[in-house]
Amino acid sequence: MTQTRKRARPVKRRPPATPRLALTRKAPIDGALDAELFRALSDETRLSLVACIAKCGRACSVGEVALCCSVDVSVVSRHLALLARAGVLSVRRRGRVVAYALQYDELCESLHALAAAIESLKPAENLSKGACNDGCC
Amino acid sequence: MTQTRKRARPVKRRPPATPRLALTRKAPIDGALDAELFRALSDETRLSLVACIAKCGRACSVGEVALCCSVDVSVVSRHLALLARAGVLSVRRRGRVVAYALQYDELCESLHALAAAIESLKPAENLSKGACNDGCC
DNA sequence: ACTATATTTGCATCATGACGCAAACACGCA
DNA sequence: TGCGTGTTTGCGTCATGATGCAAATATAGT
Repeated sequence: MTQTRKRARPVKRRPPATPRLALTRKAPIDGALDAELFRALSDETRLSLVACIAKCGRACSVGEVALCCSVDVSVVSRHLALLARAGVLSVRRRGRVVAYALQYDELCESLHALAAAIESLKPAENLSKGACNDGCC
Repeated sequence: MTQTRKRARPVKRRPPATPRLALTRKAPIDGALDAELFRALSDETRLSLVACIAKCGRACSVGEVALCCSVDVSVVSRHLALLARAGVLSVRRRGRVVAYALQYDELCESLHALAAAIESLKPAENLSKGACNDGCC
């Protein structure tokens, strides 16, 4: 199954000359940029809920979390469900109480993967700030 | 200026009993959750522009980037300006051409800082999935 | 089965954002 | 100075999302 002949070379290919050409180039960053995740984290109210649950270090019920902010409990319910769909929180029902907890490991992994994907694309210093913009380099 | 007496103890304090109490607790995650950054990355069109510029590995002009997607160049101009305001891209004017480049280092640093902030809040395994939800623990 | 509590859902409202088009603007060059 | 190209801005339109309230639903306990 694994390649037995030579082994994939870990060399960094020359970057595409233009952004248009970059479109066709596959890179780890393609899978690491998750719009749904970022959208879930793009609202201040949701971020405050995430911070509360994160700092609490345990699963929190909808009602509990609703005490952390000024919006209606129905709004909190919707926010938490959205965060769970995006993978930020896990959800578990215990009786009539629904408890949401931070997905510590999964989140950290996603963030590290994205950082690594970005790092792998970082060019030599002389190119990073763009010596030219006409595709000559 | 720096504390000369004892040195801040690096011990992990017991987490707040309820999310409501967590509100008053300061933690690195408070500064690491940047809604503006996440909002900038929450749009699919913008993400495709970011990926193009990232893979290209150099500063790209507005016109160049506009060739990467199907939206109007004016829309691309707005997207890139927004990404620059959020710290995702750097912007530099060269004559009448405006070139945007990925902020590789700054982005990676933000992502790592957030991951570290999350990691620092991760509780012992038995607590993470919530043994109770009434503030008893 | 009835009741109380926890959560979700339907609906209306208001704000924000993505988009295209056209006009305005900026700047290098003749 | 006038022209051409690259970029931004003004404006209207359409879609999406955040919010609150009330009603519906779920479930534990009596």
